[in-house]
Parts: sequence; C-alpha cells; structure tokens
Amino acid sequence: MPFIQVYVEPLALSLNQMFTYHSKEKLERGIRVKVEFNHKEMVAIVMGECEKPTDFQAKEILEVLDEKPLLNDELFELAEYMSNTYVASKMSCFKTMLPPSLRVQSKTKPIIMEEWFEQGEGMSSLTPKAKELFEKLQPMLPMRSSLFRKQAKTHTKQLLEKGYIRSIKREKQEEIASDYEEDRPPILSEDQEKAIETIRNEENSTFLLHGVTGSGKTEVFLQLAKETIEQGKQVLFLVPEIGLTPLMIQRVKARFQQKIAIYHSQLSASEKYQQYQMVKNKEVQIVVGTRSACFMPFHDLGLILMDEEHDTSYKQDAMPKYHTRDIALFRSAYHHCKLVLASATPSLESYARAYKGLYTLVELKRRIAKSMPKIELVDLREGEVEGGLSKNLLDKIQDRLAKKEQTILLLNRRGYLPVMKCRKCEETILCPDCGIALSYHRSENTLVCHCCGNTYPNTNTCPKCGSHDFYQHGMGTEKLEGSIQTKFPEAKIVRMDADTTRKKNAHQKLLKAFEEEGDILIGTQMVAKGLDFPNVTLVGILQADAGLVRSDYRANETTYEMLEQASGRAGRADKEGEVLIQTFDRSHYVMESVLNHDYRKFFQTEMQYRHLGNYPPFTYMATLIFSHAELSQALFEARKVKDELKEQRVLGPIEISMRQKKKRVRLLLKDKSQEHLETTIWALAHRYKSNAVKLEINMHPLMLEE
DNA sequence: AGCACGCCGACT
DNA sequence: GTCGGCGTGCTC
Repeated sequence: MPFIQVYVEPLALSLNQMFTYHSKEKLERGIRVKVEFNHKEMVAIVMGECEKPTDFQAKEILEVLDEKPLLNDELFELAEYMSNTYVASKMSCFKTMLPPSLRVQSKTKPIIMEEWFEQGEGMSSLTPKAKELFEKLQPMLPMRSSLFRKQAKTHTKQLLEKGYIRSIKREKQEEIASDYEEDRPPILSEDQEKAIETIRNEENSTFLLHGVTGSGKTEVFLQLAKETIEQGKQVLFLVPEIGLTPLMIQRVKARFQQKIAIYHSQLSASEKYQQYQMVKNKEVQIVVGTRSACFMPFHDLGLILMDEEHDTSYKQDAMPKYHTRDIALFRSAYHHCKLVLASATPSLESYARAYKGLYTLVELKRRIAKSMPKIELVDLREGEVEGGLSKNLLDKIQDRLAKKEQTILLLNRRGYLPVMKCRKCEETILCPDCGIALSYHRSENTLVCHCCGNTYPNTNTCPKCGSHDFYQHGMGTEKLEGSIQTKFPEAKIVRMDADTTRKKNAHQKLLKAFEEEGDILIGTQMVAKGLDFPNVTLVGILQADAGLVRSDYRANETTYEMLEQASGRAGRADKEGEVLIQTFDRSHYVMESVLNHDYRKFFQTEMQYRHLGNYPPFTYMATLIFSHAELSQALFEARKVKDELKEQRVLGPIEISMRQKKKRVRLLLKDKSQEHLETTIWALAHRYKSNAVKLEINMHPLMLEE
C-alpha cells in the first residue's frame, strides 16, 4: 500500500512543498487526486511514491481523478526549470502549462458538449416571420444552435417552444478545415536561400535571424517548416500577438494545406482543449500560437520558430513570470531541434549572444523588392509646430491626401489629456488606487487610470479647491484625432489604441476600415507592429523621444525598436516610403541609428551603456516589490533587505504606484551570476512567505513597475 | 492561499 | 453583555 507525495491546489509559494497521503493503488506521477487538506477538499497532483511517514499520520486519498498523467516527463522537467528560474510555486507552473479545462482546479470533465438543434414535430401555427425563417433553415437541420440562433435570432425561442426544433447535446466536433487557396512558394532571393542554407547545415541549434522589415523572413520560416514536416516532425511557430497576425496564420494554412493547431489566449476553454488534444494525439504537425503555445505537448518537435523575438508580450506578467524565449530554448535542447529567433530589431540579449557566437547570426539585409524607406528627422525646437505637428509633417500629410496614399501617425499616449492639473491650486487628479495621474478621455467624459484601468466620471471639478479650470497641455491620440480632423476635414481618419480596440475583433475591424477607405491611421505603438499596407507611404512619429525620458534601463532599446518598427510600415509595396520623425534631440544615438537603419551601431553604443551601468546582458536582474498599507513598514523591510545584500548591487528602495490601496516599494537587484541571484531570491521568498509585508518577485524583468 | 482560533472595541 | 475586527498559525 503506497504512500504518495502531492502538491496541493493553492498556488502560493508558502505551500510549495509536497504533502504525503496514503493510497490504495499505485499512482503515476501527473495524475490528479482529490484529498482532504486542512479540513477542506481539494485537488492535488501526484508527484511520486515515498516511505511511510514517521512523524505524522497520512490521510487517505479520497478519489483518483485521472486515468493517465496530465503531463509527460519533458513537461515535468520544464515545470521544475520554471519554478527554479522564476521563483514560482510548482503548482503555478503546472497551471500555466495546462489548458484551462485540464487545470487542477477545474472540476468539469473535459468532454466538451455543444448544443445542436434537430427537426421537431411542431404543429401549432407560427408567426409569419418565424415561419419564413423555419422554412429557410429547416433543410440545414440538424445544425449547431449558435449558428441557428445567429440567423433566427429571437424567433428561436418560439420555434423551440412550439416544438419545431429540439435542443440536443452533442460531443463537440472539430471545425471543418476551411479551405484556403493553395499558395505556392515563391522564388527565393539569394539572401533568403543563404539564410535557409545556414540554418539547415550549421551545427548550432539556436539561430538569430536578423532581417530588416520586408526582407521576407516569413518565407524563410515557411521553407524551414516545410522541410521539418517532410521529415515527419512537428513545428512550433510562435508569434507575439494573435490579433496582429491573422495574415501569418492565413499564409501558413494556405501553404501547407494540412490541419494545423492555433493556440492563443483569446480562444475559449473548450477551443483550447481541442487544439491541445490535437497536438497530444499527434493529429497535427504545425502549431501556430502566442506565448502560451510554448507549452504544447509535443512528442517529436523538429523546429521552433519565434517571430519578433524582441516583443515584450512574450514575457508573462503573472506568476510564473516566464519568458517564452527561455521556454523555447529549454524545449529545443530537450528535443535536440533547432530554434530560430527572428526580428528586425532583436533584443539586446539575443544579439549579444549571437555576437559572442552562442547563437548563429543570420542576416537578411535587403528588402525583397524595394529599398528601405527614406527617414527624415524633424527638430521640434526649430520651425513651426502646431498642436504637436510640424509644418513639414502637415505638408506631407496634405500631399498624401492629394495623391490618395495613406499615412500612419504614431503618438504613444492615449486619451485626450494626459494629466488633469488645476490652474488655480496646481493640484493633479490622482488615481485613488495607484496614486498616479489620471488621463482625461473626452469621448467617454471619464478620467482613466492607465495603470490599473479604473475609470471615474469627470466632474471637471478640482477635488481640492473646487475650481473648474484645468491646464490644456499635452496631447493623447484622442485629441490628435480631433485636431487632425479639423485641419483635414475631408480625410477619413481611423484611430487605434487601447480604447478603440477593447472589443473582440476590434483590431481587425479597424485595420480593415483603414485599408479599405482610410486616409490616416492614428495610433499608439500598436500601429508600429507588423502592419502591412501597400498604400502607406508616409509614417509620422510625433514624439519620438517621449520614451527616452523614462528612467528604466530599456528605455533606449524600446525607443529604437518602436522607431525602427514604425518606419518599416512605410513603403511596403512598389511605392517609395517616407518616414518623418519629430524629435527634440536629433543627435541622440538612437535617432542616428534609426536614421541610417544601423542596428549594429545602436547595439554597440547601447552595450557600452549597459556595461557601464551593470545592466543586462552584463548582469542578471530581479525586482522585489514590498507592499503594505503603511509606507513606513514596506520601506523598513526593503531597507533591511538592501542592507543584507552586500554581494549584489541593489538599487532603491523607491516608492512606486499603489495597488489595491497598498503602498509599494521597489528594489532592483543586479548580480553577475544567475545561480547566485536565484539562491538569494529563493531565500528571500521563503522568509517573506508569512510576513505582513508582502513580497512580489519578478526575475529578469523587462518592464520595471512604476 | 484559506480558514479556524483568539483576543480587544462599539453596539443592539 | 455580544458581534466582529483582523493578527498568527497550520495545513500530510
């Protein structure tokens, strides 16, 4: 009669230890069981057998929930790796790795049923409209209820009640593969051929494909994927955000003409389960997906492609705060398969590794058809500037309108006014939860916290002195849209930012609207990513240095990335592209590098600064956030920890925005050794398991919390 | 993480 | 007199 060890349901680090139970049967690692834990019933995951405990009485297992383990050996190893490197509980790693319906907490059996309608024997009379609809839809029965409802709308109820249709439950079936016209591979450029050759033949397993925008990286991907599939192996194709990559999916589908799995966070639980099972049951060879797709249960992975590898959406900001790139590296090592990281603006970490020869650098230096867009820097300190727009830029917009060509304007600040500051008493209206300035959004007449997303009605009254007079300085996308519309009344303007893309599929709808009839697309940095409109010949960046004033160590990198990516949106087809960058500091090395499309120069300069400041890739970092209702308590703990850590460089403590009415204080640790950093942080994590001051850890942070 | 236990303030 | 605040200790 075996004793088994389990991890229990709560994700907290304080319960990140195994508990022992008694079982009537042998149980494999990875099987879920129901147990009593601290007077409560909960689910636990079996980790293995052990000896009879001597110092306590083990309880009985109440129920065995699975026949087969949920995770294979590789995924167990991966969970171990994740837990260690990101200082997260094992259970939180298991949770992240599984699709929602298989998660530990999930009580429902993952057999997914869906509602269908079948023909009934309704006799009583119908209203004319219902009768008409029923006659139209009858030949299609039985059909999916959702489809039926979409057409019959409110008449569905009547048809059900009068028995013309009956509701039945069916096991969910797979969507019929939509047919895409087969896409034949084009003739590759010399650069592309060479890139493929290198990746195919080089011994190294990790490659950094540095290809300028429009250099045909995708074609390289597709070719490599094809070869892998022909060897009977699986391909994982990672993309940053699915909302921006419908084109990519279409291309993959069209090229391969076989069933592929698509996995991203916007799928419903049952859709995720379906896609997950397709991979597990070896029904598909290709998976295209975002961050969470890096945990798919592959059995014979032959190639991992990671597009836009610099993109920060690859890092999860909830526990465990993993980076998809690390997971991809782990899996490529486990499966002995190649990993191709690709970007026009690689992360400094990846490029540094390629530079050292750890990764093999593969370059695509030329655009397929056209030359790179012409870039012009406009000094905002000189010449006329009207509402944030230089005369130069206004003229160019006018010119594109006349030529019926399109313009993209990038302003990395949403809303109407970025701050509400009272003219009388100089009070700034702050978010009660976060303590940072609220932005005014005119269309909704609300004040929005861009930190936590909370909205408050705008009373246009100063909370301190009751005045109604506020400063009008600064500008967000909403205000820009208004002023552009006033200047060019005939122009069709589309605005794309977090406010206009909140609804599902809003992204695609806005982009479609712009492609079909828009003249000017105004947006935050989301318009810099991956858009491909042949008729866009002008890109204007309004406040190029806005990002440079930020204090965080990656400010220059993100600014370079944003400018270079935005520039890549201009002149993608046969028309020449032009980019106008408005800046206060045209001699800044970020501006100069972008001007000449010189990533290497940017890299070398930035590396010097990183070296001087002891920042990644020269060190490993972690942030520690101490939170408590009382600032003094949080500060006290932070200072105590700082004093103890003599071997690392510690920055802070600094006070950052509140969360849930709690004051927060941040320390930033830098360490030459990743192992040393890990052991230090783990020790701290254990110490703060049950402290009134809470400690939040972010290993290898990309964005420092403010 | 939850939740029971336990010890002090303002209320029917 | 008690209802209820949340500090701290425990979970096989």
